[in-house]
Amino acid sequence: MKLTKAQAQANRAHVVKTASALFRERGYDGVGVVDLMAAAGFTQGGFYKQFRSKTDLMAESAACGIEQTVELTKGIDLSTFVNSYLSREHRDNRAAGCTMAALGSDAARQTQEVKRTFAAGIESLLQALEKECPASERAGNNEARAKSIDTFAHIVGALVMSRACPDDSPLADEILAVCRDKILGALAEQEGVPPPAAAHATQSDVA
Amino acid sequence: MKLTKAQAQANRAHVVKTASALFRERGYDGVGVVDLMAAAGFTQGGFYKQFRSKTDLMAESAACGIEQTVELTKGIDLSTFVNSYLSREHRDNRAAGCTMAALGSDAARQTQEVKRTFAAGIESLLQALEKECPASERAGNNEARAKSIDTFAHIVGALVMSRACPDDSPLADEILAVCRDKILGALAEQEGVPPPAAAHATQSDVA
DNA sequence: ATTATCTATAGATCTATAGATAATGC
DNA sequence: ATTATCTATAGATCTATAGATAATGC
Repeated sequence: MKLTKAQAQANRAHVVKTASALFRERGYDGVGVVDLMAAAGFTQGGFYKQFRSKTDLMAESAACGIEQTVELTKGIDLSTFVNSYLSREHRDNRAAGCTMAALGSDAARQTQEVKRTFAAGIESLLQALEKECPASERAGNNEARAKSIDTFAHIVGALVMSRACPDDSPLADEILAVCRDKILGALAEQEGVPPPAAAHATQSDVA
Repeated sequence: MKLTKAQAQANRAHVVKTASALFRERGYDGVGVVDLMAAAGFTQGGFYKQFRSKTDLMAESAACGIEQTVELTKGIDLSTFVNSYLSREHRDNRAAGCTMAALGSDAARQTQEVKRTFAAGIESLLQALEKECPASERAGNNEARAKSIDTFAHIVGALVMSRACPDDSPLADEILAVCRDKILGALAEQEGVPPPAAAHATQSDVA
């Protein structure tokens, strides 16, 4: 039952990708090795030939998940990114969404190795975001980096809080709408453009 | 081995409080009923006479934990609250810190009952924060509420991200310092007071 | 011969229940 | 008699390992 080396490598990558989505949806402790391998189309036995431990996979899958978000930010401006990040679609689809929002609280309790992966992911994301900051802020004084850190923390917190509320809760939608308006308003103001019409988005504006 | 009703009620409350701290430190899945009862000074058998299930305790302990944060906000102004929330002390002491930052990502995966408790806790916290907003913003148009939501989401995200970084990581301190400066700067500006001297706090400023 | 994956299982959890014990409170 | 807590345990997990199977690749 041996496969080609290329196929084995592809299978391993498929397990990492599957794990990345499952962990985001159910948390690190909410996904067992048996579940995980079954979801990827394998049995549990092969797992420990592919990975040293479940913790090792957690680190690898976090890197894979964050990289997905990094790709999404490339080439779109900060306002567009914030707008889609703070959408109901994103909130209601953890498996395909931002790893930091889905597993941030969990990361704090993981091994240093996993945390190093998160830190590396954050750095990678910041570099992508900095490039989308207005040119005026990229003039040597690190303002673009500071603004990227600040904005990302802001949207992560808003998404985490919105997800902590019950499904169909008005508060969950209010959190998204308020933070989206505040952040986009501040961005527009900084760039000298008048802020968007709605000072307070209603719920229906969020979708 | 029966105790007085008053003692039994106090014991139950002690279990909730112990659980609230342990869950914040290790996550919901990181604390077993045996561990938990031992930490509170009991054996596991009594647990199911006090609580219907572990999930029930999760909801109760979340309410208890958030109420601790609500108490902390009362009577101090928003800047002071933000400053202590984004401190290293808070970051490095999850067990005694904010429940939303410690268990926010976990909450998204819990039952509706647990999420309702989180939503109620957020509402309670918002009411406390609104009272600390400048008077000019409490004039009927809900600006104080919007600002409270926005600021709280912002600091939660900053703390979650800082904690996801390795211990003693420069990035962990940078995230706290940058967000603290940005938020305090914006607050000071809104209130017409000149922002604090340091445009960029160095690491040593955070502690 | 090597190796990617499979089946089977050991050993350590974890939630929840059953029944015993001993002190309260009617 | 009631009940707050204890000891003991059932049954269902979950991580990790051992050894079998079957196809690659020297």
